[in-house]
Amino acid sequence: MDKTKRKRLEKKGWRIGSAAEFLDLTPEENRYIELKLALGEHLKRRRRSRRLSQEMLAKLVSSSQSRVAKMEAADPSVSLDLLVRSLLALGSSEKELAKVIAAAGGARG
Amino acid sequence: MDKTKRKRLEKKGWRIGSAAEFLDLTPEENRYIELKLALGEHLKRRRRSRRLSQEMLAKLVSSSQSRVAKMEAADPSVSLDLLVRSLLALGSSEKELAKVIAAAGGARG
DNA sequence: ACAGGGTATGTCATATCTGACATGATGTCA
DNA sequence: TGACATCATGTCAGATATGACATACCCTGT
Repeated sequence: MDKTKRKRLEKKGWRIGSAAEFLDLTPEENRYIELKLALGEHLKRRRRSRRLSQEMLAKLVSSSQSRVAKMEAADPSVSLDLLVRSLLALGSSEKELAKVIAAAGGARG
Repeated sequence: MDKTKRKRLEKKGWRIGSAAEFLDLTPEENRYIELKLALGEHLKRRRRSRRLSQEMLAKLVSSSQSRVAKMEAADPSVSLDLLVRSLLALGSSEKELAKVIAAAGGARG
């Protein structure tokens, strides 16, 4: 995992799973987080390719600008559900989602 | 869709996959539900191929038998997060998840 | 018929997520 | 410089998901 990402994760209360041990994630927890990061980044790419501001996208998915920002940053407080729903609302196909997810795994060892 | 209405219909016996056309689902909502359904079914397949009972899987993912049953039925009360994390815990690769998701889209008309 | 393993379904207290809001940071243009 | 747009981040009340539990419904074997 690269430094920027790690910094970002450390800064916030990553407390996925049982304990509050953010620096020693189990492989599954790590993969889950990487998945969210990949989807968040893809959401950002897709939004930009559509020339939408976070606020416009927020309106499109009945959310708020701040939550869109959190989605794109894969904030611990956002769910896969919200991420996936937003991507679908933005016009992503299942095939496209699949690609992003497969790539998230491929980037890992 | 109106969530209150959804709850009401669920109480009356609506089950995912059986009468989706009675609910005014937007295309995105429908695709989201199909996605959950596909993942739930895959979870069941994977669990069975491992010869695990719902109770054993529940222990494996720190959940309960009843919730595993709901996952496999794609109950509205289970999230994509839980589904995906359970699949990862069961040993599914990102590639495998991608395949399931892509198939969910392909099955859609 | 009974017992026991596996699964479905309803409920509930608590944990987590959500949209909304406030506020700050950054960039751009005049 | 100031006005404005865009994005980041913190907070919080209300909404939703969660594990646990009870219970009922299959099976299969005895």
